[in-house]
Amino acid sequence: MVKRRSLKGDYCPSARSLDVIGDWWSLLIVRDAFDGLTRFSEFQKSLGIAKNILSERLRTLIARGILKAVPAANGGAHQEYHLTEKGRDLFPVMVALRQWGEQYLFEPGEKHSRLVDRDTGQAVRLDVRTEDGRLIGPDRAVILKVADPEQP
Amino acid sequence: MVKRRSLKGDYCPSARSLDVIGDWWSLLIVRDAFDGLTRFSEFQKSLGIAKNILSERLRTLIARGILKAVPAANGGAHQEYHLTEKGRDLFPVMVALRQWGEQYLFEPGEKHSRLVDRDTGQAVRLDVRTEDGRLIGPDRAVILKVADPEQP
DNA sequence: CGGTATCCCTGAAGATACTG
DNA sequence: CAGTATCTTCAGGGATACCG
Repeated sequence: MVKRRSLKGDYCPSARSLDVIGDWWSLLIVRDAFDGLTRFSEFQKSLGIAKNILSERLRTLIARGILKAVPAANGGAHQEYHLTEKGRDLFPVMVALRQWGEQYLFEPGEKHSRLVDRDTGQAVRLDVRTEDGRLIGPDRAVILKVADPEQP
Repeated sequence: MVKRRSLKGDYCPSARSLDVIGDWWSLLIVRDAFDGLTRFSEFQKSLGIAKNILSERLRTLIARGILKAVPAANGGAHQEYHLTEKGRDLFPVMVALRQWGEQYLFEPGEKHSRLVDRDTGQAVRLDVRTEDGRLIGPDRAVILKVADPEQP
């Protein structure tokens, strides 16, 4: 999917983001990249994805500037796939998804992985705030439409 | 998509979230709901989605507890679709997507909609922090794997 | 190991017509 | 207006075989 009508022209940044990373596999690959995976086989094993699909997804993610291919760190012959800065900046998206999932998609006693500060072990959280730091909910936010200068 | 292998069993909350809302249309519908849309025709017009597809998506979102169908507010005969609390809690996800899109998917001068505090007009931001409020980046976070008590 | 090249198949989405 | 019912299309993805 993600194809039938590109949202490139949409003025809503969320829609454009979904256009770029809103497909099934891409975000899972990114998640694994955050998780430290770098090699083709690692992704494949982790995701259980067909090789041709993985190959194409990696290519797309590179084309979109989210991953970059780099030579093996240890001098090996293989490629490695690393997040670019653009890719790393998806961190809040991943954390937001994680946080929501933790809250709603696990049974009370059910175990799940946790995201913590590697230095202090503290849980990691994410909140929406105004510029001066006040917490804000959806009811207090409003979308400011921007008129299209091109359109009549 | 979203089907071939359900990630229900995955211990990664992000993966489960993607399993539930990671499909193309669902998040766009949720976005529109945040945007204040409530009626079938409003969603259809906004998204340009086929009616049968919209119908099915709304049903799925209701089944998943993200939307709820309520009688028309003004006493009209039609249905309205409102976000549940679970749905509203997707707010950080939407803001995170928006923020990333704003940063990377628009040309320098290109206009886009903005999310602001409705009272003060201040821009809305989102950051990942530790519990005691320190900003944290992907390099400082680590995923704590949780062993499966069921699995040998 | 790290892919590319094919073939096939399913199911999600579109179009359209119809109903209360 | 707010859907449901069908039919059809098509591309994303799985499987497999092959290659440097």
